[in-house]
Amino acid sequence: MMTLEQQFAKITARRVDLYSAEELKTRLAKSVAEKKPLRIKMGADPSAPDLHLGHCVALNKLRDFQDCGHTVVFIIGDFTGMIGDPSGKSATRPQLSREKVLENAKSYQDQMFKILDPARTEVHFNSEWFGAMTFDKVIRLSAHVTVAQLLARDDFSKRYAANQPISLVEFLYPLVQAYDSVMVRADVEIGGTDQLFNLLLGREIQKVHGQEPQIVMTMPLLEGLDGVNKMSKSLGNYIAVNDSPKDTFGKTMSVSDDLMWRYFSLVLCMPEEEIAALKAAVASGARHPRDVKDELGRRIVEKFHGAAAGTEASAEFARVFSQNQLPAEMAEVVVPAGKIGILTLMVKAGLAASTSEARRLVQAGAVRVGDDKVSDVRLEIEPENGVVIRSGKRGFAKIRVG
RNA sequence: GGUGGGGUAGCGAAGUGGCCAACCGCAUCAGACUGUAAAUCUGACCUCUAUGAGUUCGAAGGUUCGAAUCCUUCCCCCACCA
Repeated sequence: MMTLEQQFAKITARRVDLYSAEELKTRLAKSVAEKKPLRIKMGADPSAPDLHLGHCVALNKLRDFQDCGHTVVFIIGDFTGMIGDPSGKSATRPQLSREKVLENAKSYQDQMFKILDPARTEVHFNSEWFGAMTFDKVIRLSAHVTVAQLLARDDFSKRYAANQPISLVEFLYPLVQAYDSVMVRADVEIGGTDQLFNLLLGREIQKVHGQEPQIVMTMPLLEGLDGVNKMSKSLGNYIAVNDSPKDTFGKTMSVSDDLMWRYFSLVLCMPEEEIAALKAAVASGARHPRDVKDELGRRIVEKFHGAAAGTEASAEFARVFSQNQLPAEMAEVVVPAGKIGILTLMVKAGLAASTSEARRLVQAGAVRVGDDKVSDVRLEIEPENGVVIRSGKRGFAKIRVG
């Protein structure tokens, strides 16, 4: 059994904001005294079914709470998902059908239980309460928030100042999220730093409903593979939980040296002292950054795919990229016997999206048949069984004649 | 409802009758260098039966030898005023 101090330390590690430390201590003490786990809320939007490492930052935190005996209350925003959230730019998100939302939610749960303990997780759909909510209640709820309050939110004020559109729906979203907290009687809510406003509004709305306000904790936003923007699906700079071990490892290796420490901390939850020690080892030359990153990649793969997969992905990577050999497995493409143009062949093999692209790749010197570099776009070959077409560093296809 | 501004390739943004498949930036892809690092440099970046052809600049019509550029109608977006 952990002491209160230990719990507090574990629970607040890596966090950015915390409102407030005192409240959290008090409530933890109460929880211990009454032997009643705290309810830790987090919400998610089911519009995209893929979780990525960015989501794992908060999920890891939830897991910390579970390890201390608390209950995670996970809210799937199916109701809001069906309305279509226009957040961010003016592009309104497509509305999702009921079926699609459920399907996404299902896949979501499969992925999140790679980190969370299902025995200590409650899952709710917010359509449970919003589906039946009448409009007079909605209006009454909105009465608790002023436009000035909403405009205080960073991204709203920026967009307003820049004459960029803000949909009324977006204004309503924080309120919706806040009301979720009321409905599940959240003790703590976790989110990314960009969620701070919404989380804090939850406190206000809970007070209005006579509840003790939730404690709010935000987690850092993990930078994506580009090293600049936060990891997100729309920017394509992400490592998905469901990526293959090979991809997960490869993408990890493309993270910059400077950024990899964040991944150690936020994805693997490595304690700060250990990270500091690793950094020191790299700085002194005792360890090569590449090897440290290899370890990072291996451990991330292990987290989602098991120990064997990590070692294997690392070995495969070394084989293909360090030693420039062929991968152990590659896509097979069946082509009819006889002569075929190289461009056509590449498109058929999925190595290029169009013949124009295939042409460019050939002209750039990126294409090989077997070991021979192809430089003539009009080359016709008569492929042999098992010959490998390579396009760039990552494109491989094995040909089968048939 | 009124006034003004606007819709150009993944994004941002030039271009306002021929030199426009459309400057430039970002993103992306490839090559060099490497640790698939990062950074940097170079090239490419609508499609095709490919030194040519075909489709693009919100949509549809029209004027013209010729339109992303001019005209008409329509659709959509934004701000301000009410």
